[in-house]
Amino acid sequence: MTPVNANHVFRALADPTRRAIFEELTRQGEQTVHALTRYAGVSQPAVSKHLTVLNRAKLVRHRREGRETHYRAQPNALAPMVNWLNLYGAFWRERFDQLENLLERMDK
Amino acid sequence: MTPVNANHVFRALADPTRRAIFEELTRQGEQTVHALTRYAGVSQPAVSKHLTVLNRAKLVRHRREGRETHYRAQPNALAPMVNWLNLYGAFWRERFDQLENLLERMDK
DNA sequence: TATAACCATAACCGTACGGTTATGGTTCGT
DNA sequence: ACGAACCATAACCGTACGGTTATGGTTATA
Repeated sequence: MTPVNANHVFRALADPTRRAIFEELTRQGEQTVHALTRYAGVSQPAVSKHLTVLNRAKLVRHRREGRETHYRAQPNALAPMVNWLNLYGAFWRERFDQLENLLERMDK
Repeated sequence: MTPVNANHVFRALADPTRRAIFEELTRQGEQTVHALTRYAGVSQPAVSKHLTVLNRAKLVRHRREGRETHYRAQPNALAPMVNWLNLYGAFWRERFDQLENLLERMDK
């Protein structure tokens, strides 16, 4: 059975813009809404609403500092999705994939 | 950058009914539309449409046999999602999770 | 052969979603 | 102190989505 919380995570990451924001936060670290707006290519209110959705899924945390709000990714909130994948078919496959990736990296 | 194909997978699994169908197919194996309809708790056309979406994402395959269509899960289609998780934050964490699960199972 | 079962598609409906502009509240810079 | 910058919320809009009933085509059954 899918955990209740997993629903928010799946829904939040279904939108490509939200995934892009999350990816950007993961790669570049903490970002202000303004910086994310320039990156996302949509309006600032749109970004704010996306961040609200990501926040509901606990995928981001925010820290207010003066007039700007800094957001950072919270990767451990992906756990429900990972657990779901472990249950439904991707358990061993992803282990092999990781091993492949790891070996490929160590090769270079 | 997220692969083009990943979009379909994320969108398809965003809906809880579709996840439930996929879970059912993974657990119980091949199922007819009729059986899935009884399980899903929605109308038969709704199930057919869900199966179409899952099919677009390559998450299921179908085999027609007489008047009934048998669907089965295609777990390797989860790969784009798994790869995305590997890239964005869940790489090491899931390794630990798997190890935990594995150890827990071996314990019993 | 007539009828029922199985499934997909069409047509339709309400609502949720992603986007926009407008606005207001804080906070920084001048 | 005043104007600008930053952000969130409100109000609104078009469309995509998940659901339904209706229907038709194919296949099994009586």
